[in-house]
Amino acid sequence: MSGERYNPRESEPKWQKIWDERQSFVTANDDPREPYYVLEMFPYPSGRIHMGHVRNYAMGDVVARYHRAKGKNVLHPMGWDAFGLPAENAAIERKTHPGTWTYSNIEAMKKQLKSMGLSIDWTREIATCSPDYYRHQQAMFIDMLEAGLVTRKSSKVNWDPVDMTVLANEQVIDGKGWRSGAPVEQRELTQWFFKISDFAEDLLEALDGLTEWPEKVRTMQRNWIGRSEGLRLLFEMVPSDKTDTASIEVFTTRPDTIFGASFVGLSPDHRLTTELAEANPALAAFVAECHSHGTATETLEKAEKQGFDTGLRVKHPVIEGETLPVYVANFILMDYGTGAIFGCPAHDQRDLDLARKYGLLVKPVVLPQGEDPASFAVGTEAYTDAGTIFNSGFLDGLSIDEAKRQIADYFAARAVDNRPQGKVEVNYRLRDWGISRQRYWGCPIPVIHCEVCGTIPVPKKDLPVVLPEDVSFDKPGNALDHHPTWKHVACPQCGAPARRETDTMDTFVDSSWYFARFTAPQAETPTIPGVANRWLPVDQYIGGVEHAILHLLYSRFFTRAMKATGHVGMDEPFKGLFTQGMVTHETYKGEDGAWVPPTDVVLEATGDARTARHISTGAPIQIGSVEKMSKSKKNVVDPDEIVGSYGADTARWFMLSDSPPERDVQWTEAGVEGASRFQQRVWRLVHDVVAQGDNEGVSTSAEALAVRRATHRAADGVARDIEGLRFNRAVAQIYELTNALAKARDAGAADIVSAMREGVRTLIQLISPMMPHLAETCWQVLGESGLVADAPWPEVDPALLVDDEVTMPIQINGKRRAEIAVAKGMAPAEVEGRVLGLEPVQKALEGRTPKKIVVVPDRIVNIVV
RNA sequence: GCGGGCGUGGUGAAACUGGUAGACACAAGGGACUUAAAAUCCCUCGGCUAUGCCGUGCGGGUUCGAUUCCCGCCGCCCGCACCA
Repeated sequence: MSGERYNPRESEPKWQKIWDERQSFVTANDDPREPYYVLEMFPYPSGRIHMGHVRNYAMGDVVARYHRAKGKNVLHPMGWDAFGLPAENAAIERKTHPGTWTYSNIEAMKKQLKSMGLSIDWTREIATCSPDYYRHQQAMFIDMLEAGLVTRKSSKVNWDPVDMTVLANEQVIDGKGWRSGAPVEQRELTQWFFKISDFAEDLLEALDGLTEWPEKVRTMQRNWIGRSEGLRLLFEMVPSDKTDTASIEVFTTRPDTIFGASFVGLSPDHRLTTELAEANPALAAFVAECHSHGTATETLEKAEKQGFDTGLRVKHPVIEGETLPVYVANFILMDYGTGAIFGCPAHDQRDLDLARKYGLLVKPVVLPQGEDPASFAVGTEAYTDAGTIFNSGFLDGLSIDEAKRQIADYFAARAVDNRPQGKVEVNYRLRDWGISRQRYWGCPIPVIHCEVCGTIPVPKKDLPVVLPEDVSFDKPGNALDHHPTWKHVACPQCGAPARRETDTMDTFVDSSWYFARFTAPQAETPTIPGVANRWLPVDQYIGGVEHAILHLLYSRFFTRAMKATGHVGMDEPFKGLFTQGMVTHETYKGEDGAWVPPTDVVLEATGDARTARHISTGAPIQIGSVEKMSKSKKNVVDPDEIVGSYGADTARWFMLSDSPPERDVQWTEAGVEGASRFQQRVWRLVHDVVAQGDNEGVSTSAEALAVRRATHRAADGVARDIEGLRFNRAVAQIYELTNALAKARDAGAADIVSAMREGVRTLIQLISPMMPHLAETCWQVLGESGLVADAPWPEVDPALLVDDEVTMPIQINGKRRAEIAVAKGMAPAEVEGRVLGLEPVQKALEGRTPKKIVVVPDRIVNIVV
């Protein structure tokens, strides 16, 4: 028997079938055990899984299987993020319906995922493109609309000219569409928005409570929300025949520098700018110039500060009799603050650049410590650090913070335009989430536009608003809008002919609540609040860091919106978040400079030198850098091929070994071979131990005790490491136990049989979350009843975790010179006495008298001479 | 520019609250078994001018003791980037 080899190709489908038949991983909502919800980010059904999926789902499965073994009622579902543009592109290319393409991809990927042996409750599977799913999304949209969480407004939007759709700010990266990579244009469109900015403060503050999230993600969200505290301040206009505008409102975070103000700046998109430009062709040309640069170029940073003097002047708010020029400047954003600023060149680099260019006043009002107020001057670099206010009348001598407080009070008490001149205000960078997309393959926005009644929600009894099946993608743009009849509908209020909204929702809406739908995937309502509240928040969510802002911030908002509309009872969707690293691979290039896939490369190593040549031509191949697996660099490894040749367990094991899960892992052929070898070692070890028979008696020999200690230490350590998601260390501990057991087996002491039995049984249990198929097979070989998937996690005997003797290193002046074995917990004085008598210590001391002896019980002795 | 993270053998990495640096694995080298190979097993594996000395990016500091804490550099990665 042990001469044979373990055959995963035969074993793995067998166990998958058995788990299926026994419904081993189907979760009941009314199970009384403690609930535990583990979720990996659901995939887009592109058609094939990749190694990143294998790593992600292997990690989640370890967590799920471990908590099952710990007696929890584990929810571990899977679904499909199934709406989105690729399906429409495929429809155009293949002349198929997006749904046909999507569902066949789902079938293919589901088969692949099943071949991984994941402990998923497939009865809860959902696809966001199914009317069974999106009807509830439409119902919630209406609830949120009625609760005032949704708004429709006209605004400048990011328009992707390739995808012919609108993008949210979060989806524009370096001025380009996140999917198409095309330079984004600005267009004015009427859009539906979720009012995420209403939650800005809460979303920001609640980040502090997400202690099981990576600090990095929390920081990114903090920056994205971008809170800044400042003052809204009115500048009174010096009357002019150019405009009737009586004042300009600016936003500033540095009101303490008001005495250093030398101009007021307007955004090219400011209402006053637009008004003035109508009568001023030169200004209109300047604005047009700003726009031409504004969006297309990524070199905004380098763009020179440019201004246009409007000729208008405003009164200096604190210096009697002085006035300031009003400039339009290219660097002032319309959609932050009020679209207008006051410039204090001495203490703001952008203002300084403008001031130097147009010869405006540069007056320092913050004095750095140690500088002389008479001689301190600002050259080409603005001073933005701490200091004492000077040159500032009644603010002189104050700190920046104190000056901010006093000037805010000062302006609050004065009036301009019958309003307080100044008002403390908090601003956020976060803007409302525009969700309208001019696409067919998305969730229809359930509203009807009636010329009489206006824009009204579709009555809930008429939901879902289903996408029409008979669509054509012959024309670019929105196929839903092009459909001959779909949008024509009677107004549900007055019955007059009306028009359906033809925009669909951003697919990030779909993924903002799927985790809640999993808790009751067949419910007639979006959620069953009692059930959802029992499962949520997700205990452990695992996915890629690329979703740190978009998906995770939207989901946090949506959960709050669902709470406000009574669908769930909590604010936060994900209690624990883990972001795993990417899967990388070496790259290879042929002599012609073309990328060569790893399957065509033969690697050779002699000593430190590694060379490569082509598998069929034998031509030399250049070994390139290690990169994220990508089709363009041809350095992808197909999970199907790995599972087909080595088995799922090997792939899973390798994905979990070696590299810490949050870091990138490099896929190597050698690493896979190693994982596969280990699989065979375990299989042999189990058979060998079984061949030794079993005796019930517990031996107290030192050898048996050593085996039992190794076993219990591993069981304890692996549990801790899995709980801390340190899979690479859990793997190392399993190796250690395996080595210890193999050694004991080879030593062949007769009275350790039962200890060995316990050892391998425990080993199999420790392995089972990572290599579940091998574990089931070995479990059977061991003659255990039932499935290891149903077996409880091994009990750890705390008495076996502690040694009664410890080896303490002895240092002399911090350098290790000797060691001593003493009883655990020995008093420092006694240790000291023993140590000084040791021969190597005496020798190292060379007759010197110790100045001081530090004894840290059970750890170390340090003798200072 | 701002924010965050990371620098440890040939490689991926361990090292708990400051306490024996390199666990575990990969690669490499040597050996056993074999007609031979594969598989398997055993040994070596940070460096050096080796009874000892040096060594966790570099330079300082705190400490009996620093990969770990503090200060200053250097390098790499990620995120944000005219946000007033």
